[in-house]
Amino acid sequence: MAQEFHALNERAQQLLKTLVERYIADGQPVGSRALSKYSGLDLSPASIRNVMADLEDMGFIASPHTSAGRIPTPRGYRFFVDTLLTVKPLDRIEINQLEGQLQVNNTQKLVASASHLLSDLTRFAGIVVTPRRSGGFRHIEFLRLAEKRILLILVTAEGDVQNRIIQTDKVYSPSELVEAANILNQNYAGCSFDEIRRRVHAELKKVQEHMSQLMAAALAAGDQAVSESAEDVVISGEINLLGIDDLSSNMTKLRDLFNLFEHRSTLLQLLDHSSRAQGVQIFIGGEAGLTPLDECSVVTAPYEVDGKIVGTVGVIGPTRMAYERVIPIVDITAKLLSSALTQR
Amino acid sequence: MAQEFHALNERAQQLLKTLVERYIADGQPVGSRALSKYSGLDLSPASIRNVMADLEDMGFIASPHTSAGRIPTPRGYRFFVDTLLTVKPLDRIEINQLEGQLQVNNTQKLVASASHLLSDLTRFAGIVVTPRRSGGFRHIEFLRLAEKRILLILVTAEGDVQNRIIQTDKVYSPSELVEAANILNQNYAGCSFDEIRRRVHAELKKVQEHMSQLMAAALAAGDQAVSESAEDVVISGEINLLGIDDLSSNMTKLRDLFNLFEHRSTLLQLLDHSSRAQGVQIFIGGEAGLTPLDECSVVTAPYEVDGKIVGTVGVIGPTRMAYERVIPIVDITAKLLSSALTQR
DNA sequence: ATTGGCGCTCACCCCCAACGAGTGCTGAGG
DNA sequence: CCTCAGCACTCGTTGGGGGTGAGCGCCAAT
Repeated sequence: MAQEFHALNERAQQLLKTLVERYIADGQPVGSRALSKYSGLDLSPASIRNVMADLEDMGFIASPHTSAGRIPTPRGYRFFVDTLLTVKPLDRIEINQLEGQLQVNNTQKLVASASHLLSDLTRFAGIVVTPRRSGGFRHIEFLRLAEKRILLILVTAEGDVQNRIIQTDKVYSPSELVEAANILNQNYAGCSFDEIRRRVHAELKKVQEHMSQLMAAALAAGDQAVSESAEDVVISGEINLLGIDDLSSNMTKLRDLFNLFEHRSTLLQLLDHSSRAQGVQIFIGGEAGLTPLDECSVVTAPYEVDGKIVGTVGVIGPTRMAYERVIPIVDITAKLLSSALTQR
Repeated sequence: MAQEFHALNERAQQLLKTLVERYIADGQPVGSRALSKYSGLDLSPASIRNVMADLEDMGFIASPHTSAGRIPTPRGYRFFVDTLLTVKPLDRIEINQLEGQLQVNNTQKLVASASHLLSDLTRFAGIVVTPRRSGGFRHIEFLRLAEKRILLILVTAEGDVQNRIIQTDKVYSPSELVEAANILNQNYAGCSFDEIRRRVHAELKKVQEHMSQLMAAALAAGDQAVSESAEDVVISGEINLLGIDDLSSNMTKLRDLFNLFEHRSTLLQLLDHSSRAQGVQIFIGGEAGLTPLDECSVVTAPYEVDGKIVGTVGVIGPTRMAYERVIPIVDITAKLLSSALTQR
């Protein structure tokens, strides 16, 4: 008893492992009899009960009430995923299939399809944080829609397109618009809008008054357009979570969870954690500090462009999820997304 | 008894009206006592029971079980909204507030904010069918991202922007791209892609082989891009429906409902009905033929650009909803959206 | 035609007893 | 010292049974 105060001996680990596995499979508290049958250890229930009592003392498992089996605590899950879990990576064929599912038309579609991929494969909710933008632009264009309505088209350094309608005070001719766009494209492509603003102010004092007015409007619209869509979270397959009985028992909890999905910013904070580290990360239960996630786990992995982490993909599901399946899926999706984005 | 075989006399109508109103307010079956108190008719419960029996025979109301009050049947709701309901339009101040909520940056944002508006105001799910596009384009542009990766930017006749990455076999120089775009912009702006394809084929036999290859790719990408996003449904506030006890009692029904939301095409069919008629339309319960909508009603209204109907806005909520509130909201939203879109 | 009265039907609630799964403990045996 | 069969105990779950109350249909009286 004294020797297993800190560490878990072989047997305890094995029992904890099968307990978690069985609980994940059935959703029912696991009793000593069941463990005796499935652990492969050839121990009687009575002996197992002793070990279970120890595991309970150490906070790895708990019983929902006096006479039920045990279920893993968050700490039990944590130990399970950290040291007991063995994931088998997907094989090449599966990966190739997945790769085909990604729509590479443009960044928005790519991100959306990655999110769908995650939710379809795991049957939970898929989340993708859209790639961070550098803030510069590659190309800019003005198009006259009506006398005082100008469509601003902006291609970011990453190659995706923003657009926005600008209302002007003055009527600009098409050639003025072309000229303005040319000035910006030729001199300032690649710069951030802040920088442009400063330099335009300094260098182009001579530029016609009305032009600089247009430019100011364009720059304002420009960095609003960029910052607005700076980092967003795309969620899909929330519906899958409705079917999970662990979650939908508490109707109020379910509502809280869905509310969380609407407050993207809160979610973003959590996901940003993930983008500070390499590889798959797992948040179990309320570990993230978000109470609505009480019965949930979040499995995330960062993805990169040209070796730099620019966003995060992940899955939100019940804590009682098949981690050995979800983890490689998240991992692969992050890698596929990285390579799809790096190609541009 | 014989005289009220077809039509409902004054009294029956009044009773049906208050019954529906009370049921909408409370969600409880309404008994004869309650009606006697609230109908304003000064009749005893016993008399009212007679009328209720008639209403039940005619299929306007039903009792969930022997000894409960009555609740409206779909037919009862139908009669209620068609002839008994009095809606009070929103006043000017409210309308102006709403108008401020619409984001007129670009079409996507506009549609999204309209959908949010609907769900926020009604506390149900808001839906908007994105405006039909005419199929032509206003402006086209090629931008070189990498040697064989070209970004196609396409401004539709309606002034919104599509984009898509094209993989080419050959390497095109920037000037070739500009030339190709010029040809298309100057000669074919406003035409459908089908038409362009035909005319390019006929008129530009002489055009350099490699150029027509690029063009073919562009045209293919173009009408795919247009048709792909041809008509889509934007839904928001589905979460609100989780709180509705009428719906969330049956977990499976709720799931079916949310599945319906994912199958946009099915929903689209229903909503297309609406865009054949002027003004607010109401689908009660399964009237639309969609079983998942059993306990739901859909309130829709078409919106227009330059006098032509191009899409539909609406609300999905429980059949037991406050129609007199929802109807004007949907109506106004359609009108606001129409005017916001017509300005461009 | 209206209405008070009466008997009737159910859904709902609460209580209780039976059941069963699983535990903790103990004492015997390797 | 570990293992394990046996046993008493706990407690959630299930199902039955009586009481309650809301509301109805019918009928006879007004």
